[in-house]
Amino acid sequence: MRWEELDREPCSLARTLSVVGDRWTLLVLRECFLRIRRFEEFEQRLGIARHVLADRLKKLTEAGVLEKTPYQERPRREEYRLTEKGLALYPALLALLDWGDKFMSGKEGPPLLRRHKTCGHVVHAVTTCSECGEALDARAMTAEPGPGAPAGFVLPQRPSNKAVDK
Amino acid sequence: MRWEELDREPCSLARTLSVVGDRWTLLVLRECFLRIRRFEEFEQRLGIARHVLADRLKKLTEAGVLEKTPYQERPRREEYRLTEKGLALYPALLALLDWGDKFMSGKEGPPLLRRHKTCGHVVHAVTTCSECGEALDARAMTAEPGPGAPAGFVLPQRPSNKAVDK
DNA sequence: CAGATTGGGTTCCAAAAAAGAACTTGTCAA
DNA sequence: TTGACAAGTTCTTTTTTGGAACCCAATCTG
Repeated sequence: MRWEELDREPCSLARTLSVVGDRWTLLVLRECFLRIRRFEEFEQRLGIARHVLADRLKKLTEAGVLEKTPYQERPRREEYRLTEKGLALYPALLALLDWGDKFMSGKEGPPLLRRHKTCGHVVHAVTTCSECGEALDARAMTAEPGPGAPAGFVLPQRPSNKAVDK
Repeated sequence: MRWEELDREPCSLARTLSVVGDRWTLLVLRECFLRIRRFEEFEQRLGIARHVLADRLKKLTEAGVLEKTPYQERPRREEYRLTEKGLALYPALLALLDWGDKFMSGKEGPPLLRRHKTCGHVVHAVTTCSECGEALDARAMTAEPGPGAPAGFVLPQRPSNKAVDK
């Protein structure tokens, strides 16, 4: 499978990755959530090659995740801001961040903490069920074809092997 | 910045991406959550080049996200299974998936639905605050240096520009 | 018992993407 | 008239992928 075909896959993860799934895009978005908005700032903070940055900003803008708005005319200068669609990526970034805090921080602990303005506490994310409100975990979930599934779509069956299934 | 330096960045997102942030790894993990466990199955379902797959499985195993266990001797055959550390990535995958369901599904709707065994409903994830339980959104959060922050670490200040801030 | 098959890889070459540095463009200020 | 600034673009070199072929040990198959 080639990268440009990813957005046509019948899978919402693949489609999301067709927008944010390359080496740099999520780091660019991290900067956006820290309110970085200008080309030079992204470049300096990330140490990304300028043409790669230009390409990513263009693709994110075309995807409707960022929007380019002028902050001055003469000479015209533009900045990149998150749209609602971009802001909606926050839970995904937060989930990746929390995993890093938990599994990739050394004994020093996480480099950054996040405070919830609403309640005033330092917090992390808890992924809960939209229907019953309980915390979700992988073992309590099953997948099934949805309305957008292609005809004849079959989910893999749980393998009937005799593996060491302690 | 080169890719191998990513795991030393003082940022949990960068560190997480040093494990799952390349073109293929999250798709491999999607298969793992669908209980795909064998080399040939990954290859056939993903259409990934074999040596890239071998490399990704090795790296995920070294990172402690997957573990390689024999499912038969003579001839010895092994399969890859998610560890607890790997299962802990579920909220992140789910958040990316939900974003795709919401923004990347056409009018047909999402290709896959997820059912919560505990409550029996088709559900999506709601990211909530670990302290107050309210749903989290980007605008209600602020970042601050944590215990693992490098000395002299400064967060970017909100830019004091005169941008069109409707 | 020779030959094909299966699972899980490795090797090789060509194509695509990223790194790094230099060059461009429009505008203003000294 | 020269320099600086912001935001790119162009060029060359290195890394990563994609695609196909090959390897190998241990069964099946005839």
